[in-house]
Amino acid sequence: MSDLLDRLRGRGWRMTSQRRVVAQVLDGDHVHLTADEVHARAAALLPEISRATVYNTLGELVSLGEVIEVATDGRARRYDPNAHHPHHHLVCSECGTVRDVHPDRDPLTDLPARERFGFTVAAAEVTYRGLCPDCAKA
Amino acid sequence: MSDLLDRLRGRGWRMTSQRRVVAQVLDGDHVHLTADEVHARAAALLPEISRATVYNTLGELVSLGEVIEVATDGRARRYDPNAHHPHHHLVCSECGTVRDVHPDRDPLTDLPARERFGFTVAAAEVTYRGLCPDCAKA
DNA sequence: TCCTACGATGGACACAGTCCAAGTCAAGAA
DNA sequence: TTCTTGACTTGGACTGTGTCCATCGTAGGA
Ligand SMILES: [Mn+2]
Ligand SMILES: [Mn+2]
Ligand SMILES: [Zn+2]
Ligand SMILES: [Zn+2]
Repeated sequence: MSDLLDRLRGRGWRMTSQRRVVAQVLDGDHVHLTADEVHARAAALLPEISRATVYNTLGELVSLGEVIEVATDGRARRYDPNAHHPHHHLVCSECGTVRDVHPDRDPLTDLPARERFGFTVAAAEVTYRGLCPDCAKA
Repeated sequence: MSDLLDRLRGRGWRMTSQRRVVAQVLDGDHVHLTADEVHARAAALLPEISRATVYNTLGELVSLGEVIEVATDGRARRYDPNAHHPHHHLVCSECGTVRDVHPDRDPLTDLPARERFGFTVAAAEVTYRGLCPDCAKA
């Protein structure tokens, strides 16, 4: 995903080795990592990268819309680089695995005006919960 | 909601003043309080109640299905006593206000089998996000 | 090559939640 | 009514997650 690096350069970002490494970790569209997981993988490539920098970079990527923040449980937020393809999430209640899913309908269209209470509703996130095949066996 | 107290007694709970006060705070169906907010309101009624007891009691109420845990953001979980009426949530992105909403369709029916990846899907939670009337003005 | 503003660093801090050993008390027994 | 006992409560220590800040380093333009 040097696409991402290009877009960041285009936005005037300084290209530091730390930012390159964080972008590299998020590469591949199917990860939903916590900040500490990102830090661990980044540190494998660039040992002295700090937690603060990982948090800073993730925060910047989120506000640029390049990464989505997902709160699937009350624990650590997860960072989702699949930001350019609208989707929802299926979470295993047992092991926490997260999968991208694409429901047939946009749930926004199913919230009638009388249920909006004067809000300007901008988005809807659906979290499906259940047991993944592995956890269902056990 | 002495209904709730009755049900708890029926389940063999010891009726302590702490549990009574937590139940009283959650009374009324339209609150979505954090644990610390519950603790603050409970302490107004019973000054020496501890945080640990509030957390214990909330956890017990959740596992009995009397209260629902809601994670609307990456911050503190909220506790929702409206557990016997299935519903979803509309959250103000600005001030965090939470309202109960009832969409026209159950989002579970819109997740086709090919999008379930072998999971046994048990539930779907929708979080609608937008600006509440007050925050939209400003 | 040099300058400097932007970014990185680590450590302190804040907040949400869990755990535990010790003390207390609700409720059944007598 | 009093006694007994194990369920419950308590405060504080501890963990995990995230933020902040003063200082240092360096990317990238002049
Ligand atoms: Mn995703
Ligand atoms: Mn609710
Ligand atoms: Zn699983
Ligand atoms: Zn608002």
